[in-house]
Amino acid sequence: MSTYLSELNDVQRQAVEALEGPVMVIAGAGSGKTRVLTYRIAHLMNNGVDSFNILALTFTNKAAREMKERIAKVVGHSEAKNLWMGTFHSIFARILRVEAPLLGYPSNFTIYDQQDALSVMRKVITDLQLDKDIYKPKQMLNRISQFKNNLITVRAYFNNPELIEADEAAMKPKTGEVYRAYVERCYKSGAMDFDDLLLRTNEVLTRFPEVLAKYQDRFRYIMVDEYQDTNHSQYLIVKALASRFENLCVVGDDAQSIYAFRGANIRNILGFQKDYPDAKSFALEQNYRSTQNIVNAANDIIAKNKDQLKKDVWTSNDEGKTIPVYRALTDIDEARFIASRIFEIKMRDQLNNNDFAVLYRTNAQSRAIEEALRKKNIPYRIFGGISFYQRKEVKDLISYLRLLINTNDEEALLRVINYPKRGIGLTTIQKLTVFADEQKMTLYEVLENLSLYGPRTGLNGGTLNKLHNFITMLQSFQVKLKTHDVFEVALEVAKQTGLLKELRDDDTPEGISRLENIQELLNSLQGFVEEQQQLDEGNPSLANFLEDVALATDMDNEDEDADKVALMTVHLAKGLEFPIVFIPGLEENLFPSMMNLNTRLELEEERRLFYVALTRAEKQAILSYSVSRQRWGKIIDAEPSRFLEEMDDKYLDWENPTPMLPVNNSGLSGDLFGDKPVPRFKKKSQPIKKKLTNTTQTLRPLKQAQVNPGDADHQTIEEGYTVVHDRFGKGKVLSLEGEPDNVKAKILFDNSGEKKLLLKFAKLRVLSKN
DNA sequence: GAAGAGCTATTTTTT
DNA sequence: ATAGCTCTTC
Repeated sequence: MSTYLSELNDVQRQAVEALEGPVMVIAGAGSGKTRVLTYRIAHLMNNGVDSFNILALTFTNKAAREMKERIAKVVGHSEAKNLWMGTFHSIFARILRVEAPLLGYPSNFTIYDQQDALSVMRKVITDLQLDKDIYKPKQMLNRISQFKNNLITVRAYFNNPELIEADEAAMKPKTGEVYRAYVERCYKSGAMDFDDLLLRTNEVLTRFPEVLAKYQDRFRYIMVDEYQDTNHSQYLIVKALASRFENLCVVGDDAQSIYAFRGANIRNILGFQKDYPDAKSFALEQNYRSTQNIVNAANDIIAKNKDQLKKDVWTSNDEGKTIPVYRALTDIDEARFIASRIFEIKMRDQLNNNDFAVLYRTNAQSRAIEEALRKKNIPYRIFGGISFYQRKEVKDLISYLRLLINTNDEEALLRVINYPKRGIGLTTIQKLTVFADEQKMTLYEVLENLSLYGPRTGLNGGTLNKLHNFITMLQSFQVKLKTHDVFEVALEVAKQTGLLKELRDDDTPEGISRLENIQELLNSLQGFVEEQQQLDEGNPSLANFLEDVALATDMDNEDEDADKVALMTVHLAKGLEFPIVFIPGLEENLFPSMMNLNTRLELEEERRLFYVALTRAEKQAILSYSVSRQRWGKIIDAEPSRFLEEMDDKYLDWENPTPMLPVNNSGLSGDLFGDKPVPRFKKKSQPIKKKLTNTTQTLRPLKQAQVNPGDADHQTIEEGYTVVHDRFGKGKVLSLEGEPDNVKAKILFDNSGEKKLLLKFAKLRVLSKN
């Protein structure tokens, strides 16, 4: 019957067809895991299961989006529309919008990202008059994250002598107070951090059986991707929701568990059979992605780990090339090697830039590589690092918007109350805060009733006036929000607050880029409004947009088809694949990381991380290490990574260092693991260094060029063109209509059906003209 | 209250 | 090395 089943191998098909009861799919790297998941969901629907009753939890938004698209291809997009598919965080944020009031949160609660959380924590520690060198905000945040992920509430903490003792032993006896103050502060602001989204979901489900019953009844079929990277909190949610029908299918690979540092518990997957004794279990072991050399080398690596499920990954693909291992003399040399090699392979094999990825252990490694790529004019795209929505200027504007939705959002308020500068300084804020605390009110409540409370705050008339102006302005935005769409309001905010002017006045390259980012944000708001209107998903609400923003990662803003070399950390590369993958920095203390050498468990996670990196490669993996590297502003010596020695030499091709000099191409011999300096190279390398520093550019190209409303190249779209839209994908232009300045295009998208889009805002790319 | 100078932590990974 | 933070000065 269904053609998709014929696209599966035996085990895959069995896993797809096991629709009822608990199922575990252990999916080796490149074994078609996503295919199984998508077809399984499609199969459910083809067997009469209402998409309304299916919940699919993924690790990233991107994975959810891609999977949804693929499912739509099988069952049609109108069918796929009702599927609940997304990350734990986004799905349960949506549920909490409805249920959080049961816990005393407003339904328009703000989601605090890492930055917000850190800022709250800093304030907490200052408030409690603790030494921030002992109570390091980041560390405290991590500790609290651990508590939350293990469902240890503040009260539970104080009832747990073991935890208290542990914190006392760590010389942080006030940890409980910090925890309490942090939670209270968030609560008062009507805000949840990432961990809260899971913790509060658990709380609602436990405390309100009728709510649990509602969602149990709704989500009759539950699927969890990347199960090896779920934490305890997520585990409990899944368990609770699935306990009625037990139609739970988890998919994952214990060998690719790489998020222990943020609470992922590999025992969730290792113990699935214990939780569900009659679970069916399938192991996908055939790798369709990589060459034999890569698969075998990766198997060598992972075999060194003790904690794992038995699995025998194999491939019938070509043997492939051996894996080059390049020994660089410096990190700059390594970067230059990567750039040159990309250039060579690209020419030789006629590949595109986006066939290449460079996967590194730490973000800091990207710098040298970027520089080398720029020098060779190879376009690249950096993933991760600071995401678009975390940039200062973007976050400033967003904070204004957040404040309109949730006036108690203190982080947002404090961020914008004096930005752009309007003469409301620290002293003023302190006086206000003190008064608000005394009155058990939020800052905003005091500001709202300034004429009443003003005289009692001890602030002078001039300052009160400034505050009054500020609050009046905010209120005018709120009024406007009732009658205008969020794009118009945001534009008004940007103008009225002086934020736009502030950025316009700054004509440094950084300032220009900031202005561009604001424009980009406004564009995406406009796009959001358009899209929501077209999708008929009720009134486009600012709250929805802000939620997307809070949970968005850098991966989500990707222009998929851009022909650029991908640069990212290994963590971010999970689930992706590339024909050619570079893994630089294979040195002790870097990969494996210095921080993870203490226990076997930590080292095993590093090893899995390397396993993940290696198995991203389809045709070729290219490894490198350097004998010296700039770190902490100093040059330090480095030893090759132990992981290099864990692979059988027969899979590897140790390359001697060849200086990438334009003139001198003489190969230099050096011991593979020796670290003798090569004097000849050092001399020659001098002029290069000079050149490199001269070409240093501070600006990294940010996303696509921003789209200005009214941009000329939008006019070039005509009837019959095949175009690509950021979200809707590929489609054909059926007709054009409207004023020259407001042309709307009727487009039939392959996966999303027919849409009418305003050309000036829909970022369309012409794919072909017929 | 704002601007500039100096200091210091940061480099492990992130929904 | 660098950005962000804190302190000092006007």
